[in-house]
Amino acid sequence: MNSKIKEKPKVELILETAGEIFAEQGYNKATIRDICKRSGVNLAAINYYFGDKERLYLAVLKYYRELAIQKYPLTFGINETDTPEEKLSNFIHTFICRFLEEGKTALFGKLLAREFTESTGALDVLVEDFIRPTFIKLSSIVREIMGDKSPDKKVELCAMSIIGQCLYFRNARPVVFRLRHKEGYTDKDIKEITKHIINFSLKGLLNN
Amino acid sequence: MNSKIKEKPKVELILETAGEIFAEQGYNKATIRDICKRSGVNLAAINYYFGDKERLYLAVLKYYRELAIQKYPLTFGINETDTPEEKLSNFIHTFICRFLEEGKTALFGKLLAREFTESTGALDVLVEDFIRPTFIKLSSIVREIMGDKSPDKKVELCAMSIIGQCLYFRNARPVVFRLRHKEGYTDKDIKEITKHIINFSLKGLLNN
DNA sequence: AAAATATTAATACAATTGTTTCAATCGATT
DNA sequence: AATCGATTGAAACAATTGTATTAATATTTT
Repeated sequence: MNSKIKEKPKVELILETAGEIFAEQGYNKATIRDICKRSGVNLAAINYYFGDKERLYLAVLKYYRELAIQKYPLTFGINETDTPEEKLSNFIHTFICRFLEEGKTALFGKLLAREFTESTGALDVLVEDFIRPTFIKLSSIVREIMGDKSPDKKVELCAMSIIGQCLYFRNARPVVFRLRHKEGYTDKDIKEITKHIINFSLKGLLNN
Repeated sequence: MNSKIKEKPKVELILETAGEIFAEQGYNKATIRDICKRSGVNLAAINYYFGDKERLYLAVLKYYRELAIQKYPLTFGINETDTPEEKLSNFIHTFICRFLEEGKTALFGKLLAREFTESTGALDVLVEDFIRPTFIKLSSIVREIMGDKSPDKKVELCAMSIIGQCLYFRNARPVVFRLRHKEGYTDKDIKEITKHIINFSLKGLLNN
């Protein structure tokens, strides 16, 4: 243990590792023993620093949320001067980057995406703090594109169509990779997917 | 135990109950004890009739697959004389009914939908036996609509956009229900969703 | 009816996993 | 350096859960 290199505080170390494992395996499959082993800390550290698994998970969400907000401001890269179509493009682009890219900053998105299909007790809060605001943001863009005459229900369904497409590539990876006979997404894949969803959705929103 | 009423064979009883529980909870969360309790059989019955949990699950898939094929022929309600647009409508309609409706016949679809996001060891077979054929079927319809000049990759992405929309309403129910402040889908909801996805997708497929 | 076979029931076993305990050790403060 | 609180380590506990065992009972066959 050379301490010339300033070591990362243990709490932070655990949070980072735990985040990776929760994102990889999901809340239930992730085991505390796994997290401790990969972090190189003792089993009791979880109890000591966080109390229990659930509070560890909540702390992980909080920790990575901060990282995410830092990198991806709440604006979704949207300028009010953009055209509605540009706004939608930026929204989709940011949304996908938030959970399809590699690296720590995408981890919160991955955790959030998991909650869509394997919810934990944290879902209620996550919906109100993140998912609903995001959904409202998207809906407002959709409304700009579709016009004021479109009924709310239609706007809502369109927003869900867009979210549904994006989440598919994240959450259905086991199937997508088999269908494509290819594991993982390259940066090029992500670009193509993003471009496609933007295109497909912009057309889907057309009134006629 | 009055035997005037002809009792259902025990194997079948277990398969039906197990299917419900696997669909509700997923393979991992579903416990053999739960299945036995709800079936009214002893714990050892699983070992006796099926060997272990995994083989029980495979038997359940096989059992409900038969029911599903009976109700929903492989054609997806598609006539070769239909226009491409009609074919897509029928495909989406059938696809959604297969896992959003209530009742035993939709159970195979629910199990299949689960495999997209929480795969088991059965996924490889399911992909080759069901998911890929379905995907190819959909792709051929999409190609008819988009025309021969569209690159395969584009057709593939469009097919995934359609599947992604459909699966969202199944797999992201926890979030959808919270966003809508309303638990469950009524028949009217399902109709509206279906109609919307058909509309949205037909426009998304337009060339321009 | 007797014997052989199939099925059921209760229980035990083993592995996993979240949690707790408590003594040992480390590190800062005095 | 001594003391005191913070931290760590190893082990144990308790609950869950898939699986196996074995004796009892029911059913079928001879």
